[in-house]
Amino acid sequence: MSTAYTEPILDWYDEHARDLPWRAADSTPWGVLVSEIMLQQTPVARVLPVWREWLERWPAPAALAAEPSGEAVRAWGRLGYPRRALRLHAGAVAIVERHGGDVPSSHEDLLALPGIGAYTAAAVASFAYRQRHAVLDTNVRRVLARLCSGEEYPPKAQTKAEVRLAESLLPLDPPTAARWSVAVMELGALVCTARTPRCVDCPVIAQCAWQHAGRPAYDGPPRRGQTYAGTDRQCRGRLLAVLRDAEGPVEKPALDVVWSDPVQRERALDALVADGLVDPLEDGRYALPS
DNA sequence: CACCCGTGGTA
DNA sequence: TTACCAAGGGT
Repeated sequence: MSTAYTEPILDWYDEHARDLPWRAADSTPWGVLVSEIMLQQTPVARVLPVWREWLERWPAPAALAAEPSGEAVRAWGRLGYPRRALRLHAGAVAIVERHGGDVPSSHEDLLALPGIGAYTAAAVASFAYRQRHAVLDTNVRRVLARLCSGEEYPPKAQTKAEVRLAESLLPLDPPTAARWSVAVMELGALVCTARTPRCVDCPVIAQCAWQHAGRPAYDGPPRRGQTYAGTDRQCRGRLLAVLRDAEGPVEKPALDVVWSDPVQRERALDALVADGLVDPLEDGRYALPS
């Protein structure tokens, strides 16, 4: 479908798109997949250096699959949500086993890989293989909420109506649809931002429902504010950082010193072991998984 | 479906 | 400074 939004946004993208390495002509589907996983809940600026190291070291899924999963966790560094590293490693193994080492191109096969949900499957199919899928991430949801629904923010949980709306806006030609999808995301990332949108630079300000409504403030339920200090997440992060920064296995006391509350510390350590992020050795020491 | 899962930059 | 936010996914 072609709408009044299509051309202005496509043209805007041609002129203002960031020069990101996973969008380069020599990028591969594997590079796109790695970028999408790393970018989940993580800003571009923090992803860039890690992505470069990762692709240099493991230029194809088979290279990563041949290494212990702990190496993926170590290379993940401080990107956060390290289970993503584990799943990316498991994904590489699955790609080798099920797809001969090539990142699959169908949405269904992508969705079956660990750590890949509806968004990431659509993103990889679109950006790596130029297919036509509704790519609905936080940026796109916000842009469509403002542009089409006249609201500052989308609902907390994604609705079917949002999916239908996104699908209805997709250009019919697959390569154009793929370009449209990145373009809307980019618009959300650079112009139609969450906090201080730069509406003066917006290519579709004339068509924006939120603008026409006088930019009413968000009136729904309060948007979550997650405290971090003192949580199990912070504790897990401290514990895993010890293992990441160590050459090999570490003694228990080396973990004990980074968190004072023993109950919480043990709970977090057990959870890390259960998640497969930490390997408790027979001799009582702890290591990244092999 | 609500909650859990890291980390650091910014207003 | 505190609070929000950043290309979500799994359970």
